[in-house]
Amino acid sequence: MSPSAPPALPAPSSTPPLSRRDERRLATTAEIKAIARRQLAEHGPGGVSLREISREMRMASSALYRYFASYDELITALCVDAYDSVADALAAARDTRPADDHAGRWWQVCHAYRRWSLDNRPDFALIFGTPVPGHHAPESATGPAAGRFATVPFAVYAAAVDAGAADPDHTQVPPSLETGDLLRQLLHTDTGADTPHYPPRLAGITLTAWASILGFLVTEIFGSLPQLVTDTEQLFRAHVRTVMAGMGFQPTLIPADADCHR
Amino acid sequence: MSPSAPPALPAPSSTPPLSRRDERRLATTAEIKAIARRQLAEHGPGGVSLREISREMRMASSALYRYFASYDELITALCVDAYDSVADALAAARDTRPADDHAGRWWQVCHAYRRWSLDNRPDFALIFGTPVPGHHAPESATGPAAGRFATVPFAVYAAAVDAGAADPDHTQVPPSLETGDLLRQLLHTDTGADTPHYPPRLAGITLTAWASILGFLVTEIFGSLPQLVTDTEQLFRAHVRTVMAGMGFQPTLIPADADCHR
DNA sequence: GGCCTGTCAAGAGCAGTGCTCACAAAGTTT
DNA sequence: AAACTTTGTGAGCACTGCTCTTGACAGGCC
Repeated sequence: MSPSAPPALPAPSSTPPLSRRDERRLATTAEIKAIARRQLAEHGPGGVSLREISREMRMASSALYRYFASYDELITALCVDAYDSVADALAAARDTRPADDHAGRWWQVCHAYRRWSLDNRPDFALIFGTPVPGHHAPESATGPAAGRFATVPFAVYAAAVDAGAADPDHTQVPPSLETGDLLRQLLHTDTGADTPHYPPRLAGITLTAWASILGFLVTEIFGSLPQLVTDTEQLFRAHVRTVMAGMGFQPTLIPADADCHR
Repeated sequence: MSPSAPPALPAPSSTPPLSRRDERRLATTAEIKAIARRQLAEHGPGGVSLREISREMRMASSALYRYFASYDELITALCVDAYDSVADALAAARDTRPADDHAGRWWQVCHAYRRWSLDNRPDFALIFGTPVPGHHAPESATGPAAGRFATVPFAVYAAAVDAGAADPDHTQVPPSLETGDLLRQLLHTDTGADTPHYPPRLAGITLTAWASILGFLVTEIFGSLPQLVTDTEQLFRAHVRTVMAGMGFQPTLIPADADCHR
């Protein structure tokens, strides 16, 4: 009942010698997050209650503060997990296709994005809706995970352009674009050789394309798209094709609606 | 300080004879909403407090329940106002261009959409983010206003297709599409002669296009677009052009980036 | 062994919330 | 002027996140 399992932990890195106490601590921390996630799914955003969690775990409410300094910190942790989870899903989908099938990779990433969003609605709402009482998670914590998430589509498109599968000149985005601080930082502290040469123009193209995809998901999940068009799956495929055309992908590489049995 | 003024009231319709009491009632109702809107802007979604409102108005908190049966009902009222407000903005922008300048009308509507969203961030968050503690406003109340909002882009595109300014065949959306209940209902109880013949395919095209625009706004307002690209205005123009191309607008009608001094 | 230190948990309590109810003070209608 | 309807009051309930003090237990030191 909790499809958004806590994603691959940052890996035990170096020292496995976990003392018995540290182990229990990790366990209860995970349990708290699991219950919180369930509450999120059942009662919607804002429906997470520390006291209710403590009641469910038969603990004093004050004990929770040994694990999370505040309500916001709990929510932030959930956000980070959600970003990690979606980033994993996107990366996995990307690797479904060989490295030289750029259009296929983009296609898969987009569909994985949608699948994850539909399967993990609470997490989707957490990240892309206004999260909870107002406070958005601080970028300091959520930044790295979000970066990992954003990097995937960027890298895929950059590789496609590099290989000639997509042409930025067949695009409405002008060649020169002023880039912000975050982008520069994101491209420098990147996953090394993943992103080759990356002019701002590509960032603009990817950004608008990615925004279009997100818009569809928001409309489908928060909005009333399902009540307007029943076969949202088909419409999404059309949407992705439109977006790919707008990104300058070669028309022959864009999959027709026929061969979409995966 | 309250840019999202309560939009044009439904008009006094017939009987102006408002008793002194009814007048005061309307006034206080409006005052409550105004303060709530301000709290929304200052403390974010979820930052609206009935008790704080009552304190500010020097009333007992229980008195507010004479005007709004619950917290949710207040929020719902704010949602409806927001929908009305954005619908007005879109309609006004549409009428900026003559009825036969279909591309110009779409262009204007998109930019008015963005302007309104940037100028009324709290309202934007209310409608398109997960609103507050979880409860989305009931469609029964928000439906008509939302319909008025959605109708504008639909009608503009339908007229464009009718006049040959846009061709659905130059589109990735398949000719046949299963439509849902809401769409049928929306097209029947429409603004009369505004929407001519309206096959589901056009709905699909408009829907995906509109979703793309929304996605950009979400990324700009909730996301970190401004930190990635500084000249978001220029990028938005490119985005709208991409979307218009994807809708099958004739390339010659899509404005170049040069003549975008309005 | 004994001891000290850091961790975990409990319970009372504070300030705040939305909401309900019985009751009093206005305003409107008959 | 009486009868009625609408507003406003204040106390109170159940709930929230959060803080503080207090007591128990486990780990590593001499």
